[in-house]
Amino acid sequence: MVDRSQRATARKATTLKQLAAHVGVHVSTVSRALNPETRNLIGPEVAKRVLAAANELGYVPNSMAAALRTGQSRTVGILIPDLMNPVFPPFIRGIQDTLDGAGYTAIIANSDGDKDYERVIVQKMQARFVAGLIMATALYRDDPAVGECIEKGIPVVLINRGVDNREISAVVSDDGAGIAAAVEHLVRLGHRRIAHAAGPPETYTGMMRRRAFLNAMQASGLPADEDLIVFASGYTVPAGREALAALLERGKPFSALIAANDQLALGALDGLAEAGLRVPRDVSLVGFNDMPLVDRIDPPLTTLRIQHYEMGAEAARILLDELADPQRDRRTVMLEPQLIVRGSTAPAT
Amino acid sequence: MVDRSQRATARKATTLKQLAAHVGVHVSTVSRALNPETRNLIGPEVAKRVLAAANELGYVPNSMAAALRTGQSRTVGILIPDLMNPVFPPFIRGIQDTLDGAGYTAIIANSDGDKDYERVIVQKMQARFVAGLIMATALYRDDPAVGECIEKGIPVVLINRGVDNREISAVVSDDGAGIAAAVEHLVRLGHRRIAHAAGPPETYTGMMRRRAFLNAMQASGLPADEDLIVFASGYTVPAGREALAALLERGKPFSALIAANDQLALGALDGLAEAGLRVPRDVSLVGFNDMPLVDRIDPPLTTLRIQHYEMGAEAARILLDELADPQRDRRTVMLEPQLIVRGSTAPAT
DNA sequence: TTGAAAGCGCTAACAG
DNA sequence: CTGTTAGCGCTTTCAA
Repeated sequence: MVDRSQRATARKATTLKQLAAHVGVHVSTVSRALNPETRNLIGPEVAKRVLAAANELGYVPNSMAAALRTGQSRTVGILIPDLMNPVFPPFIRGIQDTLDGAGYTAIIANSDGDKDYERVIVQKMQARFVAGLIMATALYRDDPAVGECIEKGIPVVLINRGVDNREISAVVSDDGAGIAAAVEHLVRLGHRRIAHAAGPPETYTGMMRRRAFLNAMQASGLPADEDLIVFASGYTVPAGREALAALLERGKPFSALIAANDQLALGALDGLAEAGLRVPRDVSLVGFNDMPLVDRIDPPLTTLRIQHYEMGAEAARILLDELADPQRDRRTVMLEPQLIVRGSTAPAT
Repeated sequence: MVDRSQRATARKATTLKQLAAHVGVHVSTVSRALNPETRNLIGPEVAKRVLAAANELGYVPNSMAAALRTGQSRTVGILIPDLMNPVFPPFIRGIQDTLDGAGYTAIIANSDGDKDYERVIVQKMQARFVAGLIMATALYRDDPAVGECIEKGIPVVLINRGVDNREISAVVSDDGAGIAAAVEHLVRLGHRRIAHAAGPPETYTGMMRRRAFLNAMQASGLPADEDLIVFASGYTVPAGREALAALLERGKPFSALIAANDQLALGALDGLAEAGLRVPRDVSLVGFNDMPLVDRIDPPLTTLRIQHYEMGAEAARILLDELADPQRDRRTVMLEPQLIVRGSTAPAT
């Protein structure tokens, strides 16, 4: 008889009920024995027998059932624009590693930068009972998906993007400090006409870094000439090349260029080469992000290293805190980027 | 009254029951009306009213409840060694995009190459009712986690790793064809003493590519000298450098090196530079994977491009097929890599 | 300390 | 065509 029931359960997962039958107690007893928080309500011998049986039968609790019952899924959603962009995997690892420690699981979704699809994703996540959301969609500044979450009372933490109101926590890199370090580095090398390839104006990082650039120039006593700022149409290599072409077309001379991210810097590198300008001899170039392998390209890219992994971990920590105490104050944490000086910057001639 | 109930449900998600009350029909009617497959059982006017109400109240089905009821979660697990390795994101995108189309969601977990942890992950996945698993852990050839899945009847598709028995489907790159193309390319350039930096012997790709190398050398009528094969201790840049050092120490001359992946090639590049050897002047170098930016390093790396995204998509398709029909025959699909000739290979001197 | 019973939200027989 | 009913696996009151 025991044999039969055991064989019958070989294919499907063992349930609490089966466990209870095996041990000869009621399901609720088993439930309590298995939960460390309620185990003290149970007789020690019984508890021991239950644990042993659970181990023997390879019992794995059905988390969907538990979630349905308690309304808590121990799942959090991660929203990113594109997993293939090397910036995001470290974020995700940082999040996952932190979440794992707290018994949470992450569900990752790509929005491809599509606002509408982002909303669909948020709905799907909601259907999966996500306890909270981490949005690394460093994209559009006004975002209906975020509003929807606030409305529905789903805790959200933003990465690499702040938000106008204070209803939401965020983890961002200190663009002001980063860009300032880059400008200072260039100024020290003797550059005075510094250009900026900014990210798209509708993106958070685009605007932040552009403003940081303006501030830093001013602080260095240099002319913050709007003519030396071009907006890229996206955060891609082709967009960088196009931006550079537009910049050159204006005919304003410059000896250094700070790009809003590494991909734009790469595109600018291509554009400069096409125009017959050498980096760093004719133009010094600074990127942002320190993507893998930019230290090995020709020339090695001077760039700002963001603490991607740490930002992800911090975002997860904040979310976990807010999950534990929803009344907790929202926080915005800023992590400072580090200027990595390599071969793409040189003294002005 | 309506106002109040609406407000009351503003925070929590709308349920079927509420929807039913709103429309004035029974829950099961609503359920049927919402499910396209059973909608035809419902009066068209009623169906329309239900759909309208669902839309109005922003109804999102609770997938946990549905999963609990049906035993089908529409979730599949993806197991990878490390998300930060740029090889994996394209796999994942390919999988996700394909799965999305079929209404499935993916849960991604990193194993960090730890066999034991891999088993834990599989258990957690099982607890989340995953319908199937895609394992891209291109690692150890014998793998208890895989056995566990077979035993439990969870469909599994392997990526970048075959398995000895035919109980499991797999999507792999055609290492034989890829390495053969590389060898042929080098031979055509006049190389005769070609070395190979193999992956760790306990990895599937390590062994496959090594064997492919031996075969290709033989087919080209070249000496397949075991002394010209070194095993790396991992698939990392430092491991590549160490492997190269070990190779040089043997004192056997070689004019070309095929690395089992790009990271090893990068490490070898470093090692060669340290030894005062120039690529490609003194040694030609071929990688495997065509990682982002290896086309922009110095020298641009000749390598084998794997159809990562397509492999992921194919794996998902196979899994979907097997989910629909568990009796379906297992398949192993091979996708051919493409040799991308760049600056790291040159005629033998 | 343990058992009984209810119910989370949904689906799927079975009736009508 | 629609309603009734039961139950997926689990947690959690309420009793005993």
